[in-house]
Amino acid sequence: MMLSAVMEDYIKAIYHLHKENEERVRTSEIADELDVTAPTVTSMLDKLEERNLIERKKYKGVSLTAHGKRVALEIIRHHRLLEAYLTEHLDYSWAEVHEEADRLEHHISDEFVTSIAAALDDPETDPHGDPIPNSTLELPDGGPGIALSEFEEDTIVIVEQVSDRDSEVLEYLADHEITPGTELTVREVAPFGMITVLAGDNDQPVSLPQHIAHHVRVATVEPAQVFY
Amino acid sequence: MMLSAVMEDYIKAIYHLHKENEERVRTSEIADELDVTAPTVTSMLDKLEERNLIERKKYKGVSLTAHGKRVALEIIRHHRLLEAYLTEHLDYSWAEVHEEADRLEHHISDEFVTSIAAALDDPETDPHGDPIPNSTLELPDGGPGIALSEFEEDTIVIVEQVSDRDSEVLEYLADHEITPGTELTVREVAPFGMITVLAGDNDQPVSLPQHIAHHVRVATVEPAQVFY
DNA sequence: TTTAGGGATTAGGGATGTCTAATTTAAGTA
DNA sequence: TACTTAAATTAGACATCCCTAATCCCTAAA
Repeated sequence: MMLSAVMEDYIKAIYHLHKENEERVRTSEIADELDVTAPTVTSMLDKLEERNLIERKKYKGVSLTAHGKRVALEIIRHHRLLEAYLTEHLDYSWAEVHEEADRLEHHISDEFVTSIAAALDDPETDPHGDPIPNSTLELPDGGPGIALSEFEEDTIVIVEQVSDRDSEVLEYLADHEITPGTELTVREVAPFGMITVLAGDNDQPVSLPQHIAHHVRVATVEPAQVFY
Repeated sequence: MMLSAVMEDYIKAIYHLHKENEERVRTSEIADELDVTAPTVTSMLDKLEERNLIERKKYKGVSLTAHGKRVALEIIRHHRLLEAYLTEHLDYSWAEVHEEADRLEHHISDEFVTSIAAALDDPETDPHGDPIPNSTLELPDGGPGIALSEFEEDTIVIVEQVSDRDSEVLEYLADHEITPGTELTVREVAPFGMITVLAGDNDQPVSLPQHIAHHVRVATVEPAQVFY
């Protein structure tokens, strides 16, 4: 049963929103995510339900079925392998792979996926630090890291992962050398959630609006944080 | 002005048919090529004409405008670079690249094209021996080679190019080691155009139906052919 | 318990790309 | 010249995916 590229985008969006929410995903969230109107989403949900990709409670939102999850993970696997491949073999920068992967993920064959996975030596994460679901499509373990926006001043953390959902976020972070593996010191938490961190080789201060800090997933540096 | 993948397929089909025909390309030829019905083609031709991609004489067929040719060559460049890249860097066999390239050619960015061209060292031909239109999009010189189906018995020729329009042809030739650069001896020209050639390391006889031999473009081996 | 507000759905329509059936045109034949 | 026929076009319809406007449903507040 072939899915259209558009349907795949809906499945992927529902999967990502599901992980942020835990609960059922609402029509309006999907509409925002995909930049379409609510009635458009409703009619697509009808089709996804017919195909057993989602379960629905009228007026209450949707969740993916086991089948829907399998499809979502396959798409995400495509996306992240493409990002890794473009970065490592075709000189793409960390920030610009997303858009290309977003288009190509719907059009590559299983053979293509297998080939680039082999060329990459079957990697477990993509260049953003996101786990790549493996070919047997196990469910990945619960989202790694904690949002940077949740930390107090003077905490030292290491970036584990950056959400690639928004190219504005990627551009901004790449420009300031905030990538997976980078060590950050939280310098200041200002009103409205603006966070200033020290990053990069020169410990340059970088200010992150809350909506960006929310997408930087980090791990604490265990003992160190106690002493600063 | 973005073109849909479907429009691009029409432009590509018209370009290829144009080269076979010299004259105007007829509706029914396009319909056969793309496996759609004639009315479907007619209505698409209306749209291509609106966009200045083709010129039309009602009931008499179409030809590409300069703009249409530019678009066609861009698509063909994508296609052939993809074939070359998949073959050289992702272990695709010579025969199986076509289908993948046919899908991806519509979805890759200029940056992707530039990257794979660089990775290939700006090649001039693809793995089938077809010229790759360069980035400045000059018109390629008139089709190279002569169809194998036009040769007499006991001629020695070298394969220059194989049409990649039909995967049956590709499979058949790949299986018998007939690829660009292969030297062939025409052994027998039988009734109904069936041609037997000697090919490969062991000079194994291979029989080619006329519709396949038609797609093998060859050059003569100048002096040698006189003496056999 | 009733009601106001907001999110979800239904109703109806547009663009794209496809189809079958009917009609028109070009061009060769008698 | 008139006729026949094959190819091309027009007519009308369907599926997909999108929209705006109108209506419906849930829930929280009075």
